Amino acid sequence: MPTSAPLSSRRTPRQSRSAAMVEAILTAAARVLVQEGYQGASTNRIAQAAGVSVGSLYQYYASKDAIVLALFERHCEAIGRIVERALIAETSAAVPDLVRSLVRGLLEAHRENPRLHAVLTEQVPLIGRERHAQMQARVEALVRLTLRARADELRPLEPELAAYVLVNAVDGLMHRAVLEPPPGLSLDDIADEMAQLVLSYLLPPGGPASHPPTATATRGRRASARPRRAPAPRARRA
Amino acid sequence: MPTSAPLSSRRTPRQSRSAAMVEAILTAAARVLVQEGYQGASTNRIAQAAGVSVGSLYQYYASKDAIVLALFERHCEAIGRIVERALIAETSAAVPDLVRSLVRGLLEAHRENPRLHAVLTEQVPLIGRERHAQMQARVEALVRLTLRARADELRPLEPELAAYVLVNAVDGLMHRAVLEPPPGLSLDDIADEMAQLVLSYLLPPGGPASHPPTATATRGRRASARPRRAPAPRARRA
Amino acid sequence: MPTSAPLSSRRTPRQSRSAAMVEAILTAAARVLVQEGYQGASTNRIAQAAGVSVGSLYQYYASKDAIVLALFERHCEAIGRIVERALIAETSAAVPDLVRSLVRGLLEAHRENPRLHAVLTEQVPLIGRERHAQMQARVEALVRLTLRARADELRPLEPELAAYVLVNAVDGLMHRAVLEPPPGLSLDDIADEMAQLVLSYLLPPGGPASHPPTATATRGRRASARPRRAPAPRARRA
Amino acid sequence: MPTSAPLSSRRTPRQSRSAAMVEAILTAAARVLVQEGYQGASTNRIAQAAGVSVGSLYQYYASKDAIVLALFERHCEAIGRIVERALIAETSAAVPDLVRSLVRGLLEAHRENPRLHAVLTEQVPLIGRERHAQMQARVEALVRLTLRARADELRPLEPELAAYVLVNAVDGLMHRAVLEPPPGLSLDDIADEMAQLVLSYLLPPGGPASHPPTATATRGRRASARPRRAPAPRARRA
DNA sequence: AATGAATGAGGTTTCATTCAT
DNA sequence: GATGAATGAAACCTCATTCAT
Repeated sequence: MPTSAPLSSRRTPRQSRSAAMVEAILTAAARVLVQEGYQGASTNRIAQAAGVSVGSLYQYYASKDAIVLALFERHCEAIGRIVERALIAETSAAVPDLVRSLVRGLLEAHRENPRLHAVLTEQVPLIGRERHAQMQARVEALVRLTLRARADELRPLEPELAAYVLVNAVDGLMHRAVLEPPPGLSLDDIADEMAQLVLSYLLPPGGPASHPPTATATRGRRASARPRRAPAPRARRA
Repeated sequence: MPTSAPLSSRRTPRQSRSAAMVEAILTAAARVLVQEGYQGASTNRIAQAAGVSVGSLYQYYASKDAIVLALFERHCEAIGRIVERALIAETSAAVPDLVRSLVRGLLEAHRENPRLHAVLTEQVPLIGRERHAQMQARVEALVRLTLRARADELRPLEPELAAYVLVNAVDGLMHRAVLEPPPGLSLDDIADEMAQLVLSYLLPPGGPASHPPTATATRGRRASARPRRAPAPRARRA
Repeated sequence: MPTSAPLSSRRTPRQSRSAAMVEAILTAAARVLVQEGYQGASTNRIAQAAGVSVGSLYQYYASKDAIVLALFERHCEAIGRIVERALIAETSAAVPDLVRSLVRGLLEAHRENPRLHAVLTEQVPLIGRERHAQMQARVEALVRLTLRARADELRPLEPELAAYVLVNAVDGLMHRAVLEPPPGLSLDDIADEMAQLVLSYLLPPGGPASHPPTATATRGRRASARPRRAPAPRARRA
Repeated sequence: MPTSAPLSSRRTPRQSRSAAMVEAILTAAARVLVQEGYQGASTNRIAQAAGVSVGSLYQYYASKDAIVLALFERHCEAIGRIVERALIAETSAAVPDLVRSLVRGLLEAHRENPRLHAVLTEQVPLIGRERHAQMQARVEALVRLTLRARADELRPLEPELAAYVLVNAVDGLMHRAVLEPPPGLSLDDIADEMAQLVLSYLLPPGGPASHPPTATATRGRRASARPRRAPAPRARRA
């Protein structure tokens, strides 16, 4: 680990060949990171996995961390798009639908390659922290805005605190769920329960009944009618 | 990184000198890990910080990761103790107090040395995953038991799902909170809000009023009575 | 060539084994430098030539340049000793003898391993420049002192200028002579002629007869009586 | 440093475009060598500085060292021209004037770009040694011829030895003077003193008075009347 | 002819681990 | 038991050179 090195990519891919190379490098890097972890992912191994020479790799990325950061950036962008779509585009939806839509979107985003995501967020803290914090801040800001905009549909709360708690609780739960999927539970169930957690927290106590998931949002065995916040008083196991 | 190596400690300390050595090594390792991160923490540096030769270090721990794992083990035990104390010892407390007590206990446990904790959980996932999952499972089991035992005080819910969601949401939020403490918010505020999140989820909607924190559980400026789940309708910030 | 690195040696050899190692490394480094030049002398090659692992090499020297510098230091010290001995110890000698003694001493110092010396002074300019300049300055100062002390035996001159010119002229000539020994000329002849060059410059034109070399200072075939500043008018080669 | 490579230039520039390219490459190489040293001067950097692609560079020069050698060649030619002009063209001048003219010419030649010159002679010894020796030989031959031709104006001496000593003493002193200009001394002073050194050595002891520098050549504090090879008319030794 | 992306051997340095003392 | 010098695999990165375009 000789020295520190710049983190920006070196050559902006303008030609199709370059673009293909960048793509190959990032794809291979993702694969190697998933298989070997951050430490095991050497630049030589990544280059080899990409079918490329180390030299070429270094023509596009100035250091190992620059590659990891590029992957991380992609991930942040994906997450950002999902959150924005859910919170901005669906402005008109009812709060419960909005929350469910958001949680499911995040779940999809994390489900794609959870191991990579884990390596990126866990093993590269010093590099990606700042970028990650920035993304977190953006998401939190959007959630805060939404909490304020929909204040009349919610119980009284402090937007800053609530946004912080919600975003991080969901994020933490999400990561664990996709990384070490719990034995007897499906991810979709967990997503719904997360939505439930959020809604219990947000909605006024006796308030507007938490709508059941709308038909279009419903799928899987979830739909099969486990009553939530249950009218049926005897829904309990054992 | 010459070869792979076993992870168990080699010599169980029976004599006081050995025990002191083990202690010195672990303490030094914690210090070095916090200061230098996982990669920067070389065995030589740890040995030096412990005032011990590398050779001696290797008589007690078979590899670098064995040391890290031992630290991790300590952390797991500490967390376990806290959870057990809160959930078992306070069997008779009201649910809201129990939850608050648990959340605060966890916060204390994580607050002590968050940077070490972060290094342990983030940078050593491949090593500690299993152990961590095991601890999680135990905590979840305890929470599940409690949910069942107190079912009559709670809204209807599925104990497996609820325990999973709660444990992981709280854990994720906790980690983030101690590691990157949010600018305008105090950790105690966050702990209270976490408790609120959990209670909103657990308690029946219109149900038994969420008691304010009892006097003994109250401390710090938190106690100054920001009413939660507020009767006062204008508790909101600008 | 990853990065810059410290130049000081790391472990002062206190034990005999360490001392032997340092010696082995320096000796090997000298050999490799001579054979391969500065660029070709890789740390791995040096270590191999020393019969030592790279790791060991780096326990004693923090970088490649630290090794080169250590060799350079040795050379400077050797030269310094010679000059001091000639200029200080022989204070009482007649100027011509003093000059001859000095020139011959320097010749011996450079003759030992001229190729190494060349690599050290020529190929490592950025590293050794300062140290070399410092040594040069010391030698010049001594020469200057001597010029002043013996002013009555010399022609009128400016000590600064004269010391500078003499030291550097002799140094340059010396280097070339040992590095690319001229085809038909012996080093001893050249040394004598260098002394002659210096003396012609220093002594008053008609002044005190330039003594022939004293018996003790005379050796080799030089002594065999090629008359200098020759009365014999036909002393010329073909 | 993949492989060894030939040193000769590949394409003799016959067309003006080629000539311009060669010129651009050499100029850029000189600039880069001066700024970055031999090691830092990569072919890619040189090509870039020349506004040319690496590929083109390699069409004209077969290797990095071929470029350096070409620059070296230019330097040798420049020096050669100066020496020839001074020694051949000024055949009729008096010896002291001739010597001064030569020394000053060499000084000019070296003064122009001493840093480049230093890099060329110091850092590339393995490559340029032979060529340099060849140039030295030519200069020495010219000096030898002159010594013989002017034997009647000089003290008795051996032309081979004298030429060798003079050429190398002056060369060594010259290099040092332009590279690390001495603090309190001007280059012109040094040049004059070098001439003095040479003349003291060459001229017969009591012989024809060494003319003081002509008025036009005089400047600086030198002029302030240090008596040169002084008033004493009977200046002979032995 | 010109280009510059691609190559990959090789350089310097680190550090987990061993073992002679 | 303790020590710490020695080890050497392997990491990151550079750059002289080639060759498809």
